[in-house]
Amino acid sequence: MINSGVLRDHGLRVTGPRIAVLDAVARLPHSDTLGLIAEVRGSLPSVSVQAVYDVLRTLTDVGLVRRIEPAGHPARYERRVGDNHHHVVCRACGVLEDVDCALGSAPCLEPSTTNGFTIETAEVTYWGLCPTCQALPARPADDVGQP
Amino acid sequence: MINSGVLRDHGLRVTGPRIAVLDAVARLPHSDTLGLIAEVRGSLPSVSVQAVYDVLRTLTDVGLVRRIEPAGHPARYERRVGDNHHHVVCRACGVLEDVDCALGSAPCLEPSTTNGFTIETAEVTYWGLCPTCQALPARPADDVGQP
DNA sequence: ATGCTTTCTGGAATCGTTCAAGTAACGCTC
DNA sequence: GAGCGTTACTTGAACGATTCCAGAAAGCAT
Repeated sequence: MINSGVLRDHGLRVTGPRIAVLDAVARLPHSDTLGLIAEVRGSLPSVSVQAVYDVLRTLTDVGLVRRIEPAGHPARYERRVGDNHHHVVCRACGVLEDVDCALGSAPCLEPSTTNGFTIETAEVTYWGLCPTCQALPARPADDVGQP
Repeated sequence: MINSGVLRDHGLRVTGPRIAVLDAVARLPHSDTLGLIAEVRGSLPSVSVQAVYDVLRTLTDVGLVRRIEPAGHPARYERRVGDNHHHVVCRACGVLEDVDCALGSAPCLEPSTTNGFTIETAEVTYWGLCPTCQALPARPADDVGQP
């Protein structure tokens, strides 16, 4: 398994669920926990829901995956970590895609006032309409997420 | 009531709960729904939880208040709308403050690739430590929100 | 192999929020 | 300024995503 070493390098025990989840996140970027559970069960049919939640938390904690939590949507995960990229979320259907940073390297933004805060990360989320939803007639009632 | 006109101007009926909630959001910026319920009940002891949720949704929909949903935290509200400002969130205690836009006016950021998306808003959230939590000894177990 | 520790399973519980049905009240018209 | 239709509120239950808990299973250092 190509991921065993990665897990060990981060001080984690190598277990079936961890390898499978890490693999699933790599294969299905930006999918939510339920989607990942389905994917993981393709190779490991007996994993419990809680195992996947737990593994995702652990992997996020050690920095092996990145958690994305767009307002009004369940958390999504991706393997692209360490670089400085952001996300676009479709206001209508919730689809999410990567957007490379508009301005140099991480952290790409310096706030004009920090109010005494120590800034560690700047998270940028763009909201708009994906190509598919632009083509669709407006259906206000079906809007989802951030207004 | 100073807010009656504002409500009517946005095509909303003027009701006690609406005036009280709008007032509470102005008085207590960045507080969550539960905090606002408590505040509203100061002047209107009998409002129901759901009334406040409903009013907040309505006010957000018409653009009278802005909803902020930092990852891992309940939604917060503020009356500052229309201008282009962002937020800093304390990773340790969850405190949230305004940050004026680092770069010009709204939308302050143009992503380098839009992947065919129509971008409507750019939302920037800074994560770090507030002055108080910087002074405190590190307590990893109590960390909250985005890692 | 042995044993200690971490992680998994299964089930229940939690939080913030929304839904549903009935009652109340806003505000337009007469 | 009373009546009426529509919209908002109340009460109570339900929901989805996630976490907590206790016990069983499995990793890995010895």
